[in-house]
Amino acid sequence: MWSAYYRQIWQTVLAIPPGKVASYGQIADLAGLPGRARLVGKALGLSPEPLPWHRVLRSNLTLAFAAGTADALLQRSLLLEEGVIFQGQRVCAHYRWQPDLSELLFSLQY
DNA sequence: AAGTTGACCAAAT
DNA sequence: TATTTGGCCAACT
Repeated sequence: MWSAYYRQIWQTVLAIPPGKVASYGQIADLAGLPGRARLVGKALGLSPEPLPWHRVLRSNLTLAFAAGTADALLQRSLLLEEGVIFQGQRVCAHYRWQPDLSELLFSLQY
Protein backbone atom coordinates (compact mmCIF):
# COMPACT_ATOMS: atom_id res chain seq x y z
CA MET A 1 0.00 0.00 0.00
CA TRP A 2 1.83 3.03 -1.33
CA SER A 3 1.46 6.73 -0.95
CA ALA A 4 -0.35 8.49 -3.79
CA TYR A 5 2.74 10.66 -4.14
CA TYR A 6 4.84 7.76 -5.29
CA ARG A 7 2.26 6.55 -7.79
CA GLN A 8 2.17 9.96 -9.43
CA ILE A 9 5.94 10.07 -9.58
CA TRP A 10 6.22 6.61 -11.09
CA GLN A 11 3.61 7.41 -13.70
CA THR A 12 5.46 10.54 -14.73
CA VAL A 13 8.78 8.71 -15.01
CA LEU A 14 7.14 6.13 -17.25
CA ALA A 15 6.15 8.97 -19.59
CA ILE A 16 9.75 9.92 -20.34
CA PRO A 17 10.46 8.80 -23.92
CA PRO A 18 13.48 6.58 -24.64
CA GLY A 19 16.52 8.61 -25.57
CA LYS A 20 15.39 11.55 -23.44
CA VAL A 21 16.23 12.59 -19.89
CA ALA A 22 14.44 14.59 -17.19
CA SER A 23 15.53 16.10 -13.89
CA TYR A 24 14.24 15.18 -10.45
CA GLY A 25 12.69 18.60 -10.02
CA GLN A 26 11.07 18.40 -13.43
CA ILE A 27 9.47 15.07 -12.56
CA ALA A 28 8.25 16.46 -9.26
CA ASP A 29 6.67 19.42 -11.01
CA LEU A 30 4.98 17.33 -13.69
CA ALA A 31 3.72 14.95 -11.02
CA GLY A 32 2.01 17.85 -9.28
CA LEU A 33 4.55 17.99 -6.44
CA PRO A 34 6.50 21.22 -6.99
CA GLY A 35 9.53 21.66 -4.77
CA ARG A 36 9.76 18.01 -3.84
CA ALA A 37 12.61 16.80 -6.00
CA ARG A 38 14.06 14.82 -3.12
CA LEU A 39 10.92 12.79 -2.87
CA VAL A 40 11.42 11.67 -6.46
CA GLY A 41 14.75 10.05 -5.68
CA LYS A 42 13.16 8.28 -2.77
CA ALA A 43 10.29 7.04 -4.90
CA LEU A 44 12.61 5.66 -7.57
CA GLY A 45 14.42 3.52 -5.04
CA LEU A 46 11.15 2.13 -3.73
CA SER A 47 9.57 1.30 -7.06
CA PRO A 48 7.89 -2.14 -6.96
CA GLU A 49 8.13 -2.60 -10.73
CA PRO A 50 10.72 -1.79 -13.41
CA LEU A 51 10.98 1.88 -14.25
CA PRO A 52 13.14 3.81 -16.75
CA TRP A 53 14.90 5.31 -13.73
CA HIS A 54 18.08 5.84 -15.75
CA ARG A 55 16.39 8.68 -17.63
CA VAL A 56 16.24 10.75 -14.43
CA LEU A 57 19.22 12.90 -13.49
CA ARG A 58 20.13 16.14 -11.76
CA SER A 59 19.05 19.49 -13.12
CA ASN A 60 22.65 20.19 -14.13
CA LEU A 61 22.55 17.08 -16.33
CA THR A 62 24.95 15.02 -14.22
CA LEU A 63 24.11 11.62 -12.78
CA ALA A 64 22.89 11.55 -9.20
CA PHE A 65 25.25 8.72 -8.28
CA ALA A 66 28.90 9.37 -7.60
CA ALA A 67 31.07 8.81 -10.65
CA GLY A 68 32.61 5.36 -10.76
CA THR A 69 30.03 3.60 -8.58
CA ALA A 70 28.25 0.56 -9.93
CA ASP A 71 24.96 2.44 -10.11
CA ALA A 72 26.50 5.29 -12.05
CA LEU A 73 28.17 2.96 -14.53
CA LEU A 74 24.93 1.08 -15.07
CA GLN A 75 22.92 4.24 -15.61
CA ARG A 76 25.49 5.54 -18.01
CA SER A 77 25.49 2.39 -20.12
CA LEU A 78 21.69 2.23 -20.18
CA LEU A 79 21.60 5.79 -21.51
CA LEU A 80 24.30 5.10 -24.07
CA GLU A 81 22.20 2.17 -25.32
CA GLU A 82 19.40 4.63 -26.00
CA GLY A 83 21.70 6.90 -27.95
CA VAL A 84 22.23 9.53 -25.27
CA ILE A 85 25.65 11.14 -25.65
CA PHE A 86 27.81 12.36 -22.77
CA GLN A 87 30.23 15.24 -22.69
CA GLY A 88 32.41 14.46 -19.73
CA GLN A 89 30.20 13.81 -16.72
CA ARG A 90 27.07 15.37 -18.15
CA VAL A 91 24.71 14.47 -20.95
CA CYS A 92 24.30 16.82 -23.89
CA ALA A 93 21.62 19.41 -23.19
CA HIS A 94 19.50 18.62 -26.24
CA TYR A 95 18.46 15.26 -24.79
CA ARG A 96 16.39 17.04 -22.19
CA TRP A 97 12.76 15.92 -22.30
CA GLN A 98 10.47 18.79 -23.17
CA PRO A 99 6.98 17.33 -23.05
CA ASP A 100 4.33 19.11 -25.07
CA LEU A 101 0.70 19.32 -24.01
CA SER A 102 -0.61 16.42 -26.08
CA GLU A 103 2.14 14.17 -24.81
CA LEU A 104 1.25 14.94 -21.22
CA LEU A 105 -2.45 14.45 -21.80
CA PHE A 106 -1.78 11.09 -23.41
CA SER A 107 0.23 9.94 -20.42
CA LEU A 108 -2.66 10.84 -18.13
CA GLN A 109 -5.17 8.62 -19.95
CA TYR A 110 -5.82 6.57 -16.80
C1' DA B 1 8.93 14.79 20.28
C1' DA B 2 13.16 16.53 18.22
C1' DG B 3 16.94 15.91 15.20
C1' DT B 4 18.94 13.96 10.98
C1' DT B 5 19.05 12.41 6.20
C1' DG B 6 18.62 12.43 1.29
C1' DA B 7 19.42 9.22 -6.34
C1' DC B 8 17.65 17.57 -5.14
C1' DC B 9 17.42 22.73 -6.65
C1' DA B 10 17.93 27.78 -7.73
C1' DA B 11 20.33 31.76 -6.87
C1' DA B 12 24.25 34.13 -5.49
C1' DT B 13 29.12 34.42 -5.52
C1' DT C 1 32.41 26.46 -14.58
C1' DA C 2 32.59 25.37 -9.47
C1' DT C 3 31.29 26.04 -4.70
C1' DT C 4 28.31 27.78 -1.10
C1' DT C 5 23.89 28.69 0.97
C1' DG C 6 19.35 28.18 2.24
C1' DG C 7 15.27 25.87 1.12
C1' DC C 8 12.48 21.75 0.69
C1' DC C 9 9.72 17.77 3.23
C1' DA C 10 8.67 12.70 3.89
C1' DA C 11 11.02 9.08 6.40
C1' DC C 12 13.87 7.66 9.67
C1' DT C 13 16.47 7.62 13.95
